[in-house]
Amino acid sequence: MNIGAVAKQTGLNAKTIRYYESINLVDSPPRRENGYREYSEKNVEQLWFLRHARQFGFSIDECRDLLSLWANPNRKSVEVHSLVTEKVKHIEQHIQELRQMKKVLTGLLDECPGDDSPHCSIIARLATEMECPNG
Amino acid sequence: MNIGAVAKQTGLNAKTIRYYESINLVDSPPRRENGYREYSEKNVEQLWFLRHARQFGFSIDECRDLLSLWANPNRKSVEVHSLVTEKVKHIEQHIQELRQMKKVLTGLLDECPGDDSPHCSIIARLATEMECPNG
DNA sequence: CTTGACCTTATAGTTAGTGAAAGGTTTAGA
DNA sequence: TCTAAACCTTTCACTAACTATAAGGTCAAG
Repeated sequence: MNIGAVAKQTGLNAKTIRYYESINLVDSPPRRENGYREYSEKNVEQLWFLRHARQFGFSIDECRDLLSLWANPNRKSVEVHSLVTEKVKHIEQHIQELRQMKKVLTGLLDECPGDDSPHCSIIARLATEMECPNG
Repeated sequence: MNIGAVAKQTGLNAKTIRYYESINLVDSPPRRENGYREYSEKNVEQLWFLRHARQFGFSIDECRDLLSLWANPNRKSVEVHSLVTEKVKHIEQHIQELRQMKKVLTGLLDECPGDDSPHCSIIARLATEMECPNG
C-alpha cells in the first residue's frame, strides 16, 4: 500500500504519516525500488491506533506510551488506567481555567455599552493597573 | 527605567518584553548611550495593558487589535464588544470539545479493570477500527 | 509525448514565548 | 584597583504537532 492509500483509509494526512515516522513514533515501512514507502498491515494498524488516540486527545508523547503498552503483552491494565486518569484530570483542570476566563469576559461584556461611543469599560479595565482577574 | 525594573513591576518576563518589541506589538523604547532600553511611562502602560489582556486569555493577534482600539479615540465600543463576544464563543466551543473528550475517556475508564492483568478495553478500543468518538 | 496524479526530500512557518551562548556595562565590595 | 555579581545586549535554537512550499523523481492514461 502506498502512503496515499493509507492516508485515505486512516484519515490521516500523508504529511502527518511521514511526520510520525520522522519522530520515530511508528515503525518505518520498507521502501520499494523507486523509494516509495510500502505499508504492511502492521504499519497501517499502528497508524489507526494513533488516529484514534489523537482523536481521544492524547498528546504525541502520551501516544508513545500507549503504543508501547499496546505492544507489550505483559502490560498491566492499571498502567493504562492511571495514564487515562491523569489525562482526565488535566482536561478537567483545563475546563476550569476556561470557565473562569469565560466568566470574567462575560462580566466585562455586561459593562460595555456596545454602541458607537468610544467609552468602553473593557478597554478601561485592560489599561488600568489591577489585580490578576484569574487568581 | 531599565527593562529589569519594568519586568518586575509588570510581572512580565524581560525576555517576553523584548519579544513583544521584536514582533512590533509595542513601541520600541529609545536607547541610552550604552544601548540599554529606557522605558517611558507610556511604554510601561502598553506593557501593563498586554499583561492584563494576556491574562484575560486574548491571543497576541487579539491583543494587537485591542491595543489599536485602545489607542484610537474614535473607536466604537461595539467593536470591542464584538471582539470579546467572539472570544467568549471560542472559549465555549473549546469547553464543549473538552467536555466531550472527558466524557469519552471517563466511559473508557469504567470498562478498564485497572489491575495487574494485561486485558484493557481502552487499548482494545484504540487498536480497533471504529467511528470517530467525537463526532 | 505530455499531462496529471502520485511519490520523495528538505526547509520554513505556525503560537508565545523560554533557554542558552557569548559578550558588553555597571555597581558594590575587598 | 581589581574582581565578581548583577545587569544589559544580540542571535540561535527549542517547544507541539503539524502544514505549506519548493523542487524534483515516478507512474499511468490518453
